[in-house]
Amino acid sequence: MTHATPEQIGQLTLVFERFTRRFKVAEAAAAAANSLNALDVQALLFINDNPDCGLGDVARNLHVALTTMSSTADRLVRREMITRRRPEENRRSVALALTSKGVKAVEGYMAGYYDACQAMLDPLDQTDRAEFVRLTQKIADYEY
Amino acid sequence: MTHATPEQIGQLTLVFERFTRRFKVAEAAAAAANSLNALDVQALLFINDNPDCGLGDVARNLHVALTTMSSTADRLVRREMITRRRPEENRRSVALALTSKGVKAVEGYMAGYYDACQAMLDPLDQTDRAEFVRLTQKIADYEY
DNA sequence: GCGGTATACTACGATATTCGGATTATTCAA
DNA sequence: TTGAATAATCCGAATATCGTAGTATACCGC
Repeated sequence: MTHATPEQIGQLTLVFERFTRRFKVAEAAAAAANSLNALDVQALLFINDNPDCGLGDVARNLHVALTTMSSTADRLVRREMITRRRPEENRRSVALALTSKGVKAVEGYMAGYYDACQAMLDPLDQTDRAEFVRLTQKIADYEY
Repeated sequence: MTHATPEQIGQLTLVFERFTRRFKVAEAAAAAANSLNALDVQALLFINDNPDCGLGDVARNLHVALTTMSSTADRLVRREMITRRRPEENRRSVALALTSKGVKAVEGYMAGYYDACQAMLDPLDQTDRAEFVRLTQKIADYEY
């Protein structure tokens, strides 16, 4: 199949640059509410998606040094948002998991996303909403 | 007009959480290429959208302390990506603008966004692409 | 026009974060 | 069993963020 026209892509780029900015605000608000920094939030989200992952997994995925992630984990453990477990099957590694407090933080974070998405759908009529959701699903499905 | 259904919003939330993660990677890559941190990049983008804005404008928009933005501006000036001008009409303030080097950095950053957007449009057929772009435009138009 | 207040930013010091290099502990493989 | 590879931690240096205090300029009521 042929690519989209440069004009289409350009238009989308401008719009999405705005969209992501809006999402960043939601992110910053949720982070501030828990007095977490941006990296901590990203780590929480990753651990939520990948329970019992190791520090290296998170560090590679978020493109930060392993030592940085170790510090981040220290912080999150201190704030009782995650647990560090030494699994019997590989005692070098750690298995990170969210505590109930961590789950709550992630929920608050997703709630901000939810609000931002609601605001996006508001200006559309019923037909366009269904269409927009359908298209985003189609894109998302394709990528995984 | 009535709101979208919770199910619609929920679906969109999940998808956009993925989308923004993809955009964050593009952002991080561009930032690393110029050895800038996340805040510096955000500031550059804001100044690009709002030429001759003041430090306070940027700080409020990005939700950081004014002093932090002052430091960021120091960095960006030192790297010759922006200029700090004292406008005659209000000599307390500063007017920030991108240098050609700053423009280039923003372009590199937007190029990452462009690629991400192209990847989003790829899985759609011609009709759906036009429709998707139309809907995102509609949402964006509504908000400003 | 004048004094007081508000605005816009900068200087500086305290605290926190990120990272690289060295180190420890565990697993794997020859 | 020894050596190499893996996973994480400890420590120190460089940097970033922020709050408080300070400086300069603009505005406003009189």
